[in-house]
Amino acid sequence: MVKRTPEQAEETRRTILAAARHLFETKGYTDTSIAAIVDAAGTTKGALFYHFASKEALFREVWTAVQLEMDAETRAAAAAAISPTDPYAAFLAGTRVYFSWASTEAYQRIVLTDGRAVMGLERWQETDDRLGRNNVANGLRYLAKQGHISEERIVPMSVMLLNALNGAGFSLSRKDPGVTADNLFEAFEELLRGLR
Amino acid sequence: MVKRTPEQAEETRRTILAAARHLFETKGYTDTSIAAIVDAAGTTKGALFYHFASKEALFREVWTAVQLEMDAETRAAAAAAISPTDPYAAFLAGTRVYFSWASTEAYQRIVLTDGRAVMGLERWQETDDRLGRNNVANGLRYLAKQGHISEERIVPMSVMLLNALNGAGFSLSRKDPGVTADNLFEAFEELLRGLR
DNA sequence: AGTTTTACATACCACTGGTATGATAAAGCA
DNA sequence: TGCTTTATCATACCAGTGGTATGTAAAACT
Repeated sequence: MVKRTPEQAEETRRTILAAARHLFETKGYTDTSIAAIVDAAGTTKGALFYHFASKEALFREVWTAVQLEMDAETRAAAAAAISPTDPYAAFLAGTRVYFSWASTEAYQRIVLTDGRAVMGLERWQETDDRLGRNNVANGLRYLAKQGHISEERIVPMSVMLLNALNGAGFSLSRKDPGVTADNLFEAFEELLRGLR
Repeated sequence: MVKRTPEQAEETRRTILAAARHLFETKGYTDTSIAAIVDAAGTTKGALFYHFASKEALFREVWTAVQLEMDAETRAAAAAAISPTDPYAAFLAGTRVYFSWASTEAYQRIVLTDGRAVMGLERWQETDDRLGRNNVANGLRYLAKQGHISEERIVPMSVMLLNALNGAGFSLSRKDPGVTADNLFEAFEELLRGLR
C-alpha cells in the first residue's frame, strides 16, 4: 500500500517529527542523518521529503514546537504567581520555569546550540525574540509600570537578562564547579532586584 | 616540487589557517567546504590534512586564535583603566572592549554561533571558560575584595554576566529595534552597579 | 651517495542531503 | 460503476562532502 488516507498521512508526518525530535535532542543536528530519521520512523526518504521541504525545514518545525511548549509553561507559571505584595514574584516564577527548561540537554541542543547554527541569525531571531525575549520584556514592562525600572531600559535589559538565563542553563548542564541551580537563581534574583 | 623547507611548510600552514578563518567568518562552518579552503589557499587537500587532523580541528585552531586575540585586548583595556576612585572602572573598560568584539559578525559566527555547535559542550567549555568567563570572574573578584559583592556570588554571577554581554552583541548585530551600543552598555553598567 | 623522512598532490571512497521517477491506492467525477 | 486524477509514499539515482590511501619529489640525515 502506498497511498494512505489523510489521517494516515498525518500520522506518518507526526511519526517523522517525533523521530526527528528525539534524534536531534540526543545526537544533535549534524550527527543525525535523514536515513537515521526515516529508519527510526519506519518509513523512507520519499515520505520525509514529501512532508518536509528539507532537513533544515524539519528541524525548524521541531525547534518551533519546543519553543511553543516552553512558552506556554512559563507564561502559565508567571500568571499563576502574580502577587500584590511582591511585584517581582510573577517575573521570577516565570524565569524559574524557563530556567528549568534551559537546564535540559534537549532544550540546549535544539534551541540554544544547534538552532543558532542551523538557521541563520535572522530566522533564529524571528521566533526566539517573539517568545523568550518578549516574555522577559513583558516582565520588565510590568516592573517599569510600577516604577521599579526606567522605560527605556526595558529592551536592552531584556536582551541581556534572557541571555543570562540561557547561559545559566548551559553552565548547569556542564556541571561547572561552584554552580548549582539554587546558586544561579539566587544570583539572578539579586541581579533583578538590584535594578531600581 | 613537492617537499618544502620547514619555513615554507609553516607558511602553507598559516596560509590555510588564514583562508579558513576568512571563510569561516564570512560563510560559516558548514557552508565552507574543504575544497573551498584549499582553493582559496592555493593548495590541495593533501596539504590541509597533513597539517590538520580534520576540518573540526582546523576550526578549533581558528577559534582559539580569535579567542586569544580578544582575551589579550580586553585584559589590556581593563589593566589600563584601573582607577582608585571607581572600583567598577576597570571591569567596565574590559567589558566594553569585549562588547565590541561580540558585536562583530566574525566573532559571532566563529565563537558564539558555530563554536558551540561544532565542538561539543565540553570542548567549548575548556577554552571559553578559561578566557571569557574567567575574565569576568576576575573583575567580580576584584569587586568582592572591596566588599561590593559577596564571594559566593562570583561564579554564578560571572556565568550570567558573560552571557548577557554575548547576547548584547548578537542583538546589536541584528539591529534589533530600540537597541544601540550605548543603550546596551548603560544597561549593563546599571546591572553591574546594582549589585552590592 | 644512499636512505629516510617530510610535505605535499592525486585518486579514490563511503556517505550525505536532495531529486527524479515510479508505483499504488484513495478521491473525485461521468 | 468505471475512469481519471491526485495524494502518498518507495526506490533509484546524483552531485558534493569530509576523509583516506597512495604516490612522489625534494629536503635532511647518516
